[in-house]
Amino acid sequence: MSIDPRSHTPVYVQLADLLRSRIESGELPPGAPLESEARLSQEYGIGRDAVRKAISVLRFEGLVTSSRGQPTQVRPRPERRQVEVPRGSRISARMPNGHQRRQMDMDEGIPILEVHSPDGTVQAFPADEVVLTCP
Amino acid sequence: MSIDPRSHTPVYVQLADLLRSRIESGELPPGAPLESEARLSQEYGIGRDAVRKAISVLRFEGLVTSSRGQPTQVRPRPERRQVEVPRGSRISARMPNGHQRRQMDMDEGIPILEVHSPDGTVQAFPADEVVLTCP
DNA sequence: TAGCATTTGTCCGTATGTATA
DNA sequence: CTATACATACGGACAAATGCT
Repeated sequence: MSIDPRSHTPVYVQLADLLRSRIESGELPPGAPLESEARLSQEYGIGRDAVRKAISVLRFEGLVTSSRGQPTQVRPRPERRQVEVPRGSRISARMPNGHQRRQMDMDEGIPILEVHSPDGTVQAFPADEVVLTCP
Repeated sequence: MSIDPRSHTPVYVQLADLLRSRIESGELPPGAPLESEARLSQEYGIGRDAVRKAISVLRFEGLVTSSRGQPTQVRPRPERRQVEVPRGSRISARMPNGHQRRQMDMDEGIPILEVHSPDGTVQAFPADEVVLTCP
């Protein structure tokens, strides 16, 4: 498996596809560290910019997390608890903005599930923590 | 409203916050073009990289769309149609991966709403096009 | 405790490609 | 054809957080 710099599909997309398939196949299980950016850059003969962009793509898909001083790792998936919504609820999803995301201490790439109850109350859940059930 | 390069909050976050507030306040309505990257770079005395990163943040929040040759614009919000889900459905949300997103021709920053019906069928909707209703 | 190496984050500069008007 | 605008890709430099010695 390699990367073709002359392809019409951008280098960073090729690398993102490559890493994603490794994650989804289970070769890189949840919690496993990715190779460092410098290592990937060297290994595939591409710039660090392309590597960072590829990893950024995966972050915004919710597949990996990265923070300073630590290797980027495959995102552990939390257990999803079931939440029963009232009859007549309206349910929507959207991405949180920066403020909301930092306030709720959420990773990038995780949507918010919003439940509007008939009584007017609104509840918001990080989408990776819940499954809504319709009674 | 200005940007402080010596602040501990990154320049691109400051610019993203600034532009986001202009969008959410309605000063930049849906469909309106943002200033060009070069213009923003010059106007706030920051690098083009920081400008691009700020705009990328807003793209992944679903607030703007950008494509080659055209100014980045505030994302027009489509009408949300109501979809009634069967009783006993389980509802979850997640970000699409690159393949799915391109196949469904979705913008970046738009989650997918998944409805698992009791009969085993699964339906997926771009989250900005629908509101689910629980009967 | 202090120091060091590693890793990711931020920022800038330059160049080239590609779509649009 | 030209000018504008965004996309991709490379390079370098320094900052900040982490873990280990």
